[in-house]
Amino acid sequence: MSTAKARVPTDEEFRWITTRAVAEIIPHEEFVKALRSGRRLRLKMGFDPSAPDLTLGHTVGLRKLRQLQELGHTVVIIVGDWTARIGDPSGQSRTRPMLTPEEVKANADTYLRQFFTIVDRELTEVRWQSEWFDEFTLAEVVRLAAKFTVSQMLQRDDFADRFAAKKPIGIHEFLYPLLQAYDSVAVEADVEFGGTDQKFNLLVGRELQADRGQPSQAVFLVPLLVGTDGKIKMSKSLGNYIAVDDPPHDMYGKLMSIPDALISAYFELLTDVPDEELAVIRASIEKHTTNPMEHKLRLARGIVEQFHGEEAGQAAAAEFERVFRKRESPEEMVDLPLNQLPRAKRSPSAEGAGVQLYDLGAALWRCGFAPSNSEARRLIKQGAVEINGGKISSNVISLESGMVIRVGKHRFLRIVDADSSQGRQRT
RNA sequence: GGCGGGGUGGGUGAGUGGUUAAUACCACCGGGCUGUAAACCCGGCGCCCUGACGGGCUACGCAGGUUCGAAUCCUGCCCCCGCCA
Repeated sequence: MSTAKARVPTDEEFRWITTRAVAEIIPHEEFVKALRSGRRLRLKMGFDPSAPDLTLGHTVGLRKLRQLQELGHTVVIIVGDWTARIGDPSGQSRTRPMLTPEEVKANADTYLRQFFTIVDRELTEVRWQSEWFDEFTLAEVVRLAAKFTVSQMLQRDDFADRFAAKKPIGIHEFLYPLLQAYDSVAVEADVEFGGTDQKFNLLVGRELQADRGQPSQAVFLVPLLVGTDGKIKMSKSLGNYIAVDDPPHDMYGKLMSIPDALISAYFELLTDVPDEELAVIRASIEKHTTNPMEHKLRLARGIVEQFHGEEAGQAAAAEFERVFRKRESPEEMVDLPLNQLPRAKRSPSAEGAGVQLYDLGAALWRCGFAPSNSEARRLIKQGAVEINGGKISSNVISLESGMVIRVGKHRFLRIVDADSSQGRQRT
């Protein structure tokens, strides 16, 4: 790897790489020098296989990796199968259930599949922590732990906060940054990538490498993407995320629902819209010269195209227009075969003979539109359900093929004939 | 090892024998208004049965007990936090 060459970026590329969607590069000078040297760099990033799904938040860093790969640098992705057992001590994460090796493997596969939709597989090494940690002896763990002090660990915001708040901190949690740091030693990383919340962990890697006689990696921090709620970091567990795997219309819809304040950040972090244009967008939002929605339409379409192709982007845009701006029914919806619907227990005597009544609440529950029967009935009671455009108030109702049922603002079902459908279920 | 404090619904946190499926706030879900934005207004927010009225079941760390009745009292256990050693 010492002889392999990478292309030295042009000034324009250089500026793009080191300023666009970058929070901090430590130390900046060393990174610059390394890029200019033409040496092929080893770009490290780790992930935790307990949470396999990638969100758009993760792609900020991945896009950066991709840019560097285009110059010929190598990405080293670490499957954190050991750190996953500890659980990243960030946030309020509780002790996680230990995953079986099979689960870890499956999660890693899922993750990598999504990872390689952005990162070039040809220029990537996939490494597992177990390659080196399975061999670790207690002596080595002790030696590793002895390099750091409790007060060093308490510099980390999360630990400091919990300590101050008298919340428990497990001793093993201190091991998390240490193991992650050791990964850098094991793969001889030149640069490690992460969100700004990873700063502490990545810096520990520098120290440990130095201790082991290696050149310290540069630390490349990208900004955290704020989630669709407009408040905090996008994360799966907070439910404010857009997944890389979201189908086009979901992705589009979620992007349309972000608060205005996030628009320019999303353009910056998730698209290649040039900086000059970005400035124009930002200004027009601040000065209210354009309806921010116009920018969102472009953003949503652009991002959907990135992940699903131009055609899907166009289709999602058209679908959005149709369903939400014109309030029509979507092209595609979940089909519900009539003969599989739960029938109402008994027909109220008022209804004439021959009319079959169905239990709509139970139907919504069974096809996943509500987490429980009670919840489904609640939705109906609250007027969240309409059939062919008219609100309904009772969950005992007669249904026939062709009816379109809308639940809430954007979930649709269509009743179909018994034989004309396979009964597609919602996920 | 000693002393003290504490474990309540997704989160924070009230509640110290019945009026408590459990105050309040946040989060969340619907509705209204909109640009599927924000803000704001209204409603909801354990599960099951019921078209509805209503009914049933389960729940306040775990397990027992006292009582007509317990999140609230007693016993044992588990866990967390702090101070001292």
